[in-house]
Amino acid sequence: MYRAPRGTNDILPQEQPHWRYVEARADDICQLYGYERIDSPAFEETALFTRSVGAGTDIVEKEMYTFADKGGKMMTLRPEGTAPVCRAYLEHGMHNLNQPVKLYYIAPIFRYERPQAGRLRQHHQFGCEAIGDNDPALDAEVIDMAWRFFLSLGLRGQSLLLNSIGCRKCRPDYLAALKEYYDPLAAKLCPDCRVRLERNPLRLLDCKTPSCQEMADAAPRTVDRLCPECNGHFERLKKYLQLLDIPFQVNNRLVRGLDYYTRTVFEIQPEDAGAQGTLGGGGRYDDLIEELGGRPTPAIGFGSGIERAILNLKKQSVPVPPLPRPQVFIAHMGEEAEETAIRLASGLRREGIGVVMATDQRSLKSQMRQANAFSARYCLVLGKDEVAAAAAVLKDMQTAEQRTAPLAGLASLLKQALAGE
RNA sequence: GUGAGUGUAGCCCAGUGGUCUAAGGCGCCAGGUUGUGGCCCUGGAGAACGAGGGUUCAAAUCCCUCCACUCACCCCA
Repeated sequence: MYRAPRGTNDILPQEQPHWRYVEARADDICQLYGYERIDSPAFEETALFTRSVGAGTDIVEKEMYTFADKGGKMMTLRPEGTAPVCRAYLEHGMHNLNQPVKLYYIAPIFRYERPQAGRLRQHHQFGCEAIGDNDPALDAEVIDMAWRFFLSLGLRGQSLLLNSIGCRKCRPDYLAALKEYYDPLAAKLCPDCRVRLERNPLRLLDCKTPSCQEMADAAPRTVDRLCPECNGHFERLKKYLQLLDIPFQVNNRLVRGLDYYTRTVFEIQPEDAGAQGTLGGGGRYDDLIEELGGRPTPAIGFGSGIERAILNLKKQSVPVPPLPRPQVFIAHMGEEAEETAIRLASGLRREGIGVVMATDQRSLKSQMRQANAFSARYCLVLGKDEVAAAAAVLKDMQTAEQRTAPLAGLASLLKQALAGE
Protein backbone atom coordinates (compact mmCIF):
# COMPACT_ATOMS: atom_id res chain seq x y z
CA MET A 1 0.00 0.00 0.00
CA TYR A 2 1.17 3.52 -0.73
CA ARG A 3 1.81 5.78 2.21
CA ALA A 4 2.57 9.47 2.45
CA PRO A 5 6.33 10.00 2.10
CA ARG A 6 8.32 10.02 5.32
CA GLY A 7 8.00 13.26 7.18
CA THR A 8 4.89 14.34 5.29
CA ASN A 9 1.30 13.90 6.30
CA ASP A 10 -2.24 14.34 5.15
CA ILE A 11 -4.18 17.11 6.82
CA LEU A 12 -7.46 15.29 7.31
CA PRO A 13 -10.88 16.94 7.61
CA GLN A 14 -10.78 16.61 11.39
CA GLU A 15 -7.59 18.70 11.43
CA GLN A 16 -8.95 21.40 9.17
CA PRO A 17 -10.60 23.51 11.88
CA HIS A 18 -7.18 24.03 13.46
CA TRP A 19 -5.62 24.93 10.15
CA ARG A 20 -8.32 27.30 9.07
CA TYR A 21 -8.22 28.90 12.49
CA VAL A 22 -4.47 29.51 12.47
CA GLU A 23 -4.49 30.75 8.88
CA ALA A 24 -7.39 33.06 9.62
CA ARG A 25 -5.53 34.55 12.59
CA ALA A 26 -2.50 35.07 10.35
CA ASP A 27 -4.63 36.80 7.73
CA ASP A 28 -6.23 38.98 10.41
CA ILE A 29 -2.91 40.05 11.87
CA CYS A 30 -1.47 40.87 8.47
CA GLN A 31 -4.47 42.92 7.50
CA LEU A 32 -4.17 44.76 10.79
CA TYR A 33 -0.53 45.66 10.14
CA GLY A 34 -0.85 46.36 6.44
CA TYR A 35 0.88 43.29 5.06
CA GLU A 36 -0.26 41.86 1.75
CA ARG A 37 -0.16 38.23 0.79
CA ILE A 38 2.27 36.81 -1.70
CA ASP A 39 2.45 33.23 -2.96
CA SER A 40 5.67 32.16 -4.58
CA PRO A 41 6.45 28.88 -6.36
CA ALA A 42 7.14 25.79 -4.29
CA PHE A 43 10.55 25.50 -5.96
CA GLU A 44 13.24 27.90 -7.07
CA GLU A 45 16.62 27.76 -8.72
CA THR A 46 18.96 26.10 -6.26
CA ALA A 47 21.39 28.98 -6.40
CA LEU A 48 18.85 31.33 -4.83
CA PHE A 49 19.04 29.37 -1.61
CA THR A 50 22.71 28.47 -1.58
CA ARG A 51 23.57 32.13 -2.11
CA SER A 52 21.19 33.53 0.47
CA VAL A 53 20.91 30.96 3.22
CA GLY A 54 24.64 30.29 3.17
CA ALA A 55 26.77 27.39 2.00
CA GLY A 56 27.85 26.43 5.49
CA THR A 57 24.39 26.12 6.99
CA ASP A 58 22.66 22.86 7.81
CA ILE A 59 19.85 23.74 5.43
CA VAL A 60 22.11 24.04 2.42
CA GLU A 61 24.55 21.40 3.48
CA LYS A 62 22.18 18.53 4.10
CA GLU A 63 18.52 19.46 4.12
CA MET A 64 17.56 20.67 0.66
CA TYR A 65 15.34 18.78 -1.74
CA THR A 66 17.33 19.47 -4.88
CA PHE A 67 16.77 18.01 -8.31
CA ALA A 68 17.67 18.64 -11.93
CA ASP A 69 14.66 19.42 -14.09
CA LYS A 70 14.25 18.00 -17.60
CA GLY A 71 16.29 20.87 -18.95
CA GLY A 72 19.14 20.14 -16.58
CA LYS A 73 18.59 23.16 -14.36
CA MET A 74 19.12 22.66 -10.67
CA MET A 75 15.97 23.32 -8.69
CA THR A 76 15.22 23.17 -4.96
CA LEU A 77 11.99 22.84 -3.05
CA ARG A 78 11.70 25.98 -0.92
CA PRO A 79 13.54 25.27 2.38
CA GLU A 80 12.67 28.69 3.83
CA GLY A 81 10.45 31.58 2.96
CA THR A 82 12.53 34.73 2.91
CA ALA A 83 14.71 34.22 -0.14
CA PRO A 84 11.80 33.58 -2.53
CA VAL A 85 10.04 36.73 -1.33
CA CYS A 86 13.22 38.74 -1.88
CA ARG A 87 13.54 37.23 -5.33
CA ALA A 88 9.98 38.29 -6.10
CA TYR A 89 10.68 41.78 -4.73
CA LEU A 90 13.55 42.13 -7.16
CA GLU A 91 11.90 40.41 -10.09
CA HIS A 92 8.84 42.64 -9.94
CA GLY A 93 10.69 45.86 -9.28
CA MET A 94 9.03 46.39 -5.94
CA HIS A 95 11.67 48.95 -5.02
CA ASN A 96 9.48 51.29 -7.08
CA LEU A 97 6.62 50.86 -4.63
CA ASN A 98 6.25 52.72 -1.39
CA GLN A 99 8.92 51.45 0.97
CA PRO A 100 8.88 49.41 3.04
CA VAL A 101 7.06 46.76 1.04
CA LYS A 102 5.19 44.55 3.47
CA LEU A 103 4.44 41.02 2.39
CA TYR A 104 3.33 37.80 4.04
CA TYR A 105 2.99 34.19 3.03
CA ILE A 106 1.55 30.93 4.22
CA ALA A 107 3.36 28.21 2.37
CA PRO A 108 4.82 24.72 2.55
CA ILE A 109 8.50 24.45 3.42
CA PHE A 110 10.64 21.43 2.58
CA ARG A 111 13.65 20.18 4.47
CA TYR A 112 15.15 16.73 4.30
CA GLU A 113 15.48 15.85 7.98
CA ARG A 114 14.73 12.94 10.28
CA PRO A 115 11.16 13.57 11.34
CA GLN A 116 10.13 13.65 14.98
CA ALA A 117 7.52 15.33 17.12
CA GLY A 118 6.93 18.79 15.68
CA ARG A 119 9.40 18.31 12.87
CA LEU A 120 8.52 17.28 9.36
CA ARG A 121 10.04 17.15 5.92
CA GLN A 122 7.18 19.20 4.61
CA HIS A 123 5.86 21.71 7.06
CA HIS A 124 4.09 25.04 6.67
CA GLN A 125 5.16 28.49 7.66
CA PHE A 126 3.42 31.75 8.11
CA GLY A 127 5.95 34.46 7.60
CA CYS A 128 6.16 38.11 6.82
CA GLU A 129 8.78 40.40 5.38
CA ALA A 130 9.12 44.18 5.53
CA ILE A 131 11.57 45.22 2.83
CA GLY A 132 13.13 48.61 2.24
CA ASP A 133 13.46 50.31 5.61
CA ASN A 134 15.95 50.15 8.44
CA ASP A 135 14.02 51.93 11.17
CA PRO A 136 14.18 49.89 14.38
CA ALA A 137 10.50 50.75 14.76
CA LEU A 138 9.97 48.31 11.92
CA ASP A 139 11.89 45.63 13.82
CA ALA A 140 9.63 46.31 16.75
CA GLU A 141 6.56 46.15 14.57
CA VAL A 142 7.54 42.79 13.07
CA ILE A 143 8.28 41.36 16.49
CA ASP A 144 5.04 42.83 17.79
CA MET A 145 3.21 41.19 14.92
CA ALA A 146 4.69 37.79 15.65
CA TRP A 147 3.98 38.22 19.32
CA ARG A 148 0.36 39.32 18.75
CA PHE A 149 -0.12 36.48 16.32
CA PHE A 150 0.59 33.88 18.96
CA LEU A 151 -1.50 35.76 21.51
CA SER A 152 -4.40 36.00 19.07
CA LEU A 153 -4.26 32.25 18.66
CA GLY A 154 -4.92 31.96 22.36
CA LEU A 155 -1.50 30.63 23.29
CA ARG A 156 -0.08 31.53 26.66
CA GLY A 157 3.30 31.63 28.29
CA GLN A 158 5.49 32.16 25.25
CA SER A 159 8.73 34.05 25.60
CA LEU A 160 10.76 36.29 23.34
CA LEU A 161 14.49 35.92 22.95
CA LEU A 162 16.39 38.80 21.42
CA ASN A 163 19.89 39.53 20.27
CA SER A 164 21.84 41.69 17.88
CA ILE A 165 24.61 40.14 15.83
CA GLY A 166 25.90 43.28 14.16
CA CYS A 167 26.40 44.20 10.54
CA ARG A 168 29.15 43.69 8.00
CA LYS A 169 30.96 46.65 9.47
CA CYS A 170 31.23 45.37 13.03
CA ARG A 171 30.89 41.62 12.44
CA PRO A 172 34.52 41.09 11.30
CA ASP A 173 35.85 42.68 14.48
CA TYR A 174 33.61 40.50 16.54
CA LEU A 175 34.53 37.33 14.68
CA ALA A 176 38.19 38.16 15.17
CA ALA A 177 37.62 38.51 18.90
CA LEU A 178 35.70 35.27 18.89
CA LYS A 179 38.47 33.41 17.11
CA GLU A 180 41.04 34.87 19.41
CA TYR A 181 39.02 33.58 22.34
CA TYR A 182 38.35 30.14 20.90
CA ASP A 183 41.68 29.31 19.23
CA PRO A 184 43.43 28.33 22.47
CA LEU A 185 40.35 26.32 23.43
CA ALA A 186 40.06 24.45 20.15
CA ALA A 187 41.26 21.17 21.63
CA LYS A 188 38.46 21.25 24.21
CA LEU A 189 35.70 21.83 21.69
CA CYS A 190 33.33 19.13 20.49
CA PRO A 191 34.05 17.82 16.98
CA ASP A 192 31.19 19.84 15.48
CA CYS A 193 32.45 23.02 17.04
CA ARG A 194 35.95 22.47 15.74
CA VAL A 195 34.44 22.58 12.26
CA ARG A 196 32.33 25.60 13.19
CA LEU A 197 35.43 27.44 14.36
CA GLU A 198 36.71 27.31 10.80
CA ARG A 199 33.54 27.53 8.79
CA ASN A 200 30.93 29.46 10.77
CA PRO A 201 32.32 30.71 14.10
CA LEU A 202 29.07 32.47 15.07
CA ARG A 203 27.42 29.08 15.40
CA LEU A 204 29.87 28.19 18.16
CA LEU A 205 27.61 30.20 20.43
CA ASP A 206 24.59 27.98 20.20
CA CYS A 207 26.22 24.58 20.58
CA LYS A 208 24.24 22.31 22.90
CA THR A 209 27.18 20.36 24.27
CA PRO A 210 27.51 21.26 27.97
CA SER A 211 31.25 21.83 27.84
CA CYS A 212 30.87 24.00 24.77
CA GLN A 213 28.06 25.92 26.42
CA GLU A 214 30.33 26.87 29.27
CA MET A 215 32.88 28.21 26.85
CA ALA A 216 30.17 29.98 24.87
CA ASP A 217 28.89 31.65 28.02
CA ALA A 218 32.29 33.12 28.68
CA ALA A 219 32.90 34.06 25.06
CA PRO A 220 32.93 37.65 23.83
CA ARG A 221 29.40 38.92 23.32
CA THR A 222 28.18 40.35 20.06
CA VAL A 223 26.40 43.19 21.83
CA ASP A 224 29.70 44.39 23.30
CA ARG A 225 31.27 44.75 19.85
CA LEU A 226 28.50 46.44 17.92
CA CYS A 227 29.40 49.49 15.88
CA PRO A 228 27.71 52.71 17.05
CA GLU A 229 24.99 52.41 14.40
CA CYS A 230 24.14 48.81 15.29
CA ASN A 231 24.27 49.62 18.96
CA GLY A 232 21.94 52.58 18.53
CA HIS A 233 19.59 50.45 16.48
CA PHE A 234 19.50 47.75 19.14
CA GLU A 235 18.97 50.23 21.95
CA ARG A 236 16.07 51.85 20.15
CA LEU A 237 14.53 48.48 19.38
CA LYS A 238 14.65 47.52 23.03
CA LYS A 239 13.08 50.83 23.98
CA TYR A 240 10.28 50.31 21.47
CA LEU A 241 9.60 46.82 22.73
CA GLN A 242 9.27 48.20 26.22
CA LEU A 243 6.93 50.83 24.82
CA LEU A 244 4.86 48.02 23.32
CA ASP A 245 4.91 46.16 26.61
CA ILE A 246 6.45 43.10 25.05
CA PRO A 247 8.67 41.27 27.52
CA PHE A 248 11.95 40.06 26.09
CA GLN A 249 15.16 38.48 27.25
CA VAL A 250 18.39 39.39 25.55
CA ASN A 251 20.15 36.14 24.83
CA ASN A 252 23.74 36.64 23.81
CA ARG A 253 23.98 33.17 22.37
CA LEU A 254 21.06 33.54 19.99
CA VAL A 255 22.49 33.61 16.46
CA ARG A 256 19.98 31.66 14.29
CA GLY A 257 20.82 29.17 11.61
CA LEU A 258 20.81 31.25 8.45
CA ASP A 259 23.74 33.30 7.22
CA TYR A 260 21.82 36.30 5.96
CA TYR A 261 20.85 37.77 9.31
CA THR A 262 22.26 41.09 10.43
CA ARG A 263 21.64 43.14 13.54
CA THR A 264 18.33 42.03 15.06
CA VAL A 265 17.64 38.34 15.57
CA PHE A 266 14.80 36.97 17.66
CA GLU A 267 13.03 33.80 18.52
CA ILE A 268 9.70 33.07 20.18
CA GLN A 269 9.53 29.98 22.34
CA PRO A 270 6.40 28.23 23.55
CA GLU A 271 5.51 27.86 27.22
CA ASP A 272 6.41 24.20 27.35
CA ALA A 273 9.43 24.12 25.09
CA GLY A 274 9.86 20.41 24.44
CA ALA A 275 12.33 19.09 21.96
CA GLN A 276 11.21 21.62 19.38
CA GLY A 277 11.43 24.80 21.35
CA THR A 278 10.76 27.30 18.62
CA LEU A 279 7.39 28.69 17.64
CA GLY A 280 8.89 31.20 15.28
CA GLY A 281 11.86 33.36 14.70
CA GLY A 282 13.34 35.94 12.43
CA GLY A 283 15.53 38.93 12.16
CA ARG A 284 16.95 41.62 9.99
CA TYR A 285 18.67 40.81 6.70
CA ASP A 286 20.01 44.13 5.50
CA ASP A 287 22.45 42.70 2.96
CA LEU A 288 20.34 40.00 1.37
CA ILE A 289 18.60 42.01 -1.36
CA GLU A 290 21.94 43.39 -2.44
CA GLU A 291 23.46 39.93 -2.30
CA LEU A 292 20.75 38.77 -4.69
CA GLY A 293 21.57 41.50 -7.17
CA GLY A 294 19.50 44.45 -5.98
CA ARG A 295 20.46 47.84 -4.62
CA PRO A 296 21.35 47.93 -0.93
CA THR A 297 17.98 47.41 0.74
CA PRO A 298 17.47 46.83 4.44
CA ALA A 299 14.73 44.40 5.48
CA ILE A 300 13.37 42.36 8.33
CA GLY A 301 11.04 39.42 8.64
CA PHE A 302 9.97 36.42 10.60
CA GLY A 303 8.72 32.91 10.03
CA SER A 304 6.60 30.68 12.18
CA GLY A 305 5.59 27.05 11.94
CA ILE A 306 1.89 26.34 11.52
CA GLU A 307 2.27 22.77 12.75
CA ARG A 308 4.15 23.99 15.81
CA ALA A 309 1.41 26.50 16.53
CA ILE A 310 -1.25 23.80 16.25
CA LEU A 311 0.82 21.46 18.40
CA ASN A 312 0.88 24.05 21.14
CA LEU A 313 -2.80 24.92 20.74
CA LYS A 314 -3.56 21.29 21.43
CA LYS A 315 -1.08 21.08 24.26
CA GLN A 316 -2.80 24.04 25.91
CA SER A 317 -6.28 22.78 24.99
CA VAL A 318 -7.16 26.00 23.23
CA PRO A 319 -10.59 25.52 21.63
CA VAL A 320 -10.95 26.29 17.93
CA PRO A 321 -14.27 27.01 16.23
CA PRO A 322 -15.84 24.25 14.14
CA LEU A 323 -16.21 24.70 10.41
CA PRO A 324 -19.71 25.35 9.10
CA ARG A 325 -21.47 22.37 7.55
CA PRO A 326 -24.85 21.70 5.98
CA GLN A 327 -27.68 21.90 8.47
CA VAL A 328 -30.29 20.12 6.42
CA PHE A 329 -30.51 16.45 5.53
CA ILE A 330 -32.93 15.00 3.02
CA ALA A 331 -34.22 11.45 3.40
CA HIS A 332 -36.37 9.85 0.76
CA MET A 333 -38.15 6.61 -0.06
CA GLY A 334 -38.86 5.35 -3.51
CA GLU A 335 -37.73 6.44 -6.93
CA GLU A 336 -40.19 9.31 -7.31
CA ALA A 337 -39.24 10.65 -3.94
CA GLU A 338 -35.56 10.47 -4.81
CA GLU A 339 -36.19 12.49 -7.96
CA THR A 340 -38.05 15.08 -5.92
CA ALA A 341 -35.24 15.04 -3.38
CA ILE A 342 -32.63 15.69 -6.05
CA ARG A 343 -34.57 18.72 -7.31
CA LEU A 344 -35.28 19.91 -3.79
CA ALA A 345 -31.65 19.65 -2.71
CA SER A 346 -30.52 21.61 -5.73
CA GLY A 347 -33.17 24.25 -5.19
CA LEU A 348 -32.29 24.75 -1.55
CA ARG A 349 -28.59 25.01 -2.34
CA ARG A 350 -29.33 27.70 -4.90
CA GLU A 351 -30.97 29.55 -2.05
CA GLY A 352 -27.76 29.23 -0.08
CA ILE A 353 -28.93 26.48 2.22
CA GLY A 354 -26.42 23.70 2.77
CA VAL A 355 -27.98 20.32 2.13
CA VAL A 356 -26.82 16.73 2.32
CA MET A 357 -28.94 14.14 0.60
CA ALA A 358 -29.21 10.46 1.40
CA THR A 359 -28.18 8.16 -1.40
CA ASP A 360 -28.44 4.50 -2.21
CA GLN A 361 -32.05 3.88 -1.17
CA ARG A 362 -31.32 2.76 2.35
CA SER A 363 -34.05 2.14 4.85
CA LEU A 364 -35.55 5.25 6.38
CA LYS A 365 -34.14 4.21 9.74
CA SER A 366 -30.71 4.07 8.21
CA GLN A 367 -31.18 7.45 6.56
CA MET A 368 -32.22 8.97 9.86
CA ARG A 369 -29.12 7.51 11.44
CA GLN A 370 -27.11 9.22 8.75
CA ALA A 371 -28.87 12.50 9.41
CA ASN A 372 -28.00 12.11 13.05
CA ALA A 373 -24.38 11.29 12.31
CA PHE A 374 -24.18 14.47 10.21
CA SER A 375 -25.53 16.40 13.18
CA ALA A 376 -28.14 17.82 10.83
CA ARG A 377 -30.27 20.49 12.44
CA TYR A 378 -33.27 19.68 10.27
CA CYS A 379 -34.27 16.62 8.32
CA LEU A 380 -36.63 16.59 5.36
CA VAL A 381 -38.45 13.33 4.65
CA LEU A 382 -39.95 12.58 1.26
CA GLY A 383 -42.16 9.58 0.57
CA LYS A 384 -45.07 8.71 -1.66
CA ASP A 385 -47.56 10.78 0.33
CA GLU A 386 -45.37 13.86 0.37
CA VAL A 387 -44.60 13.65 -3.34
CA ALA A 388 -48.31 13.39 -4.06
CA ALA A 389 -48.98 16.43 -1.91
CA ALA A 390 -45.99 18.41 -3.21
CA ALA A 391 -44.81 18.66 0.38
CA ALA A 392 -42.11 17.32 2.70
CA VAL A 393 -41.97 16.32 6.31
CA LEU A 394 -39.78 18.80 8.15
CA LYS A 395 -38.26 17.36 11.28
CA ASP A 396 -36.42 19.31 13.93
CA MET A 397 -33.64 16.95 14.98
CA GLN A 398 -33.18 18.56 18.36
CA THR A 399 -36.76 18.53 19.53
CA ALA A 400 -37.89 15.61 17.34
CA GLU A 401 -40.92 17.65 16.37
CA GLN A 402 -42.07 17.31 12.82
CA ARG A 403 -44.70 18.70 10.52
CA THR A 404 -45.61 18.63 6.88
CA ALA A 405 -44.75 21.70 4.86
CA PRO A 406 -45.34 22.48 1.18
CA LEU A 407 -42.25 22.29 -1.04
CA ALA A 408 -42.96 25.75 -2.41
CA GLY A 409 -42.22 27.62 0.79
CA LEU A 410 -39.52 25.33 2.17
CA ALA A 411 -36.51 27.49 1.35
CA SER A 412 -37.77 30.55 3.17
CA LEU A 413 -39.11 28.43 5.99
CA LEU A 414 -35.69 26.82 6.50
CA LYS A 415 -33.86 30.11 6.16
CA GLN A 416 -36.03 31.56 8.86
CA ALA A 417 -35.60 28.57 11.13
CA LEU A 418 -31.81 28.49 10.67
CA ALA A 419 -31.51 32.22 11.17
CA GLY A 420 -33.42 31.95 14.43
CA GLU A 421 -30.76 29.69 15.94
C1' G B 1 23.76 11.07 9.79
C1' U B 2 23.50 8.69 15.13
C1' G B 3 20.79 6.19 19.17
C1' A B 4 16.42 3.91 21.42
C1' G B 5 11.48 1.95 21.14
C1' U B 6 7.43 -0.06 18.43
C1' G B 7 5.00 -2.83 14.23
C1' U B 8 -1.95 -7.73 15.31
C1' A B 9 -8.73 -5.37 11.25
C1' G B 10 -10.19 2.02 9.37
C1' C B 11 -8.84 3.37 14.87
C1' C B 12 -7.47 1.63 20.15
C1' C B 13 -5.69 -2.83 21.58
C1' A B 14 -5.68 -8.58 24.09
C1' G B 15 -2.31 -12.20 23.10
C1' U B 16 4.99 -14.00 26.14
C1' G B 17 5.73 -21.43 21.54
C1' G B 18 0.53 -25.67 20.84
C1' U B 19 -6.69 -24.85 22.95
C1' C B 20 -5.28 -18.45 17.63
C1' U B 21 -8.07 -20.91 10.52
C1' A B 22 -6.45 -14.64 16.54
C1' A B 23 -10.30 -11.99 21.54
C1' G B 24 -12.50 -7.25 22.93
C1' G B 25 -13.81 -1.97 22.37
C1' C B 26 -14.73 2.18 18.86
C1' G B 27 -16.24 2.91 14.03
C1' C B 28 -18.89 0.79 9.69
C1' C B 29 -23.30 -2.15 7.65
C1' A B 30 -28.00 -4.54 8.66
C1' G B 31 -32.08 -5.75 11.80
C1' G B 32 -35.15 -5.06 16.57
C1' U B 33 -42.76 -5.95 12.27
C1' U B 34 -45.82 -1.51 8.42
C1' G B 35 -42.27 5.52 6.60
C1' U B 36 -38.04 8.08 11.26
C1' G B 37 -32.29 9.40 14.41
C1' G B 38 -29.55 10.02 19.07
C1' C B 39 -29.70 5.29 24.24
C1' C B 40 -30.18 0.00 24.31
C1' C B 41 -30.21 -5.08 22.14
C1' U B 42 -29.00 -8.68 18.14
C1' G B 43 -26.39 -10.02 13.91
C1' G B 44 -22.72 -9.07 9.98
C1' A B 45 -18.50 -7.48 7.15
C1' G B 46 -13.45 -6.48 8.14
C1' A B 47 -6.58 -9.21 10.09
C1' A B 48 -2.88 -14.64 5.74
C1' C B 49 -0.63 -11.02 13.09
C1' G B 50 4.95 -5.07 8.69
C1' A B 51 8.04 -8.16 4.75
C1' G B 52 11.45 -12.10 3.91
C1' G B 53 14.30 -15.98 5.90
C1' G B 54 15.49 -19.34 10.01
C1' U B 55 14.82 -22.52 14.70
C1' U B 56 10.94 -26.17 16.11
C1' C B 57 6.78 -31.81 15.56
C1' A B 58 4.38 -26.82 16.30
C1' A B 59 5.50 -19.38 15.89
C1' A B 60 1.45 -13.60 16.18
C1' U B 61 4.53 -15.50 20.13
C1' C B 62 12.03 -17.39 19.69
C1' C B 63 16.39 -15.83 16.23
C1' C B 64 18.31 -13.03 11.84
C1' U B 65 17.79 -9.45 7.85
C1' C B 66 15.10 -5.71 5.70
C1' C B 67 11.23 -2.09 5.76
C1' A B 68 8.05 1.31 8.15
C1' C B 69 6.53 4.25 12.14
C1' U B 70 7.60 6.82 16.76
C1' C B 71 10.79 9.32 20.06
C1' A B 72 15.47 11.50 21.05
C1' C B 73 20.36 13.75 19.34
C1' C B 74 22.26 17.22 15.56
C1' C B 75 19.49 21.32 13.73
C1' C B 76 15.48 23.93 13.28
C1' A B 77 9.56 26.07 12.26
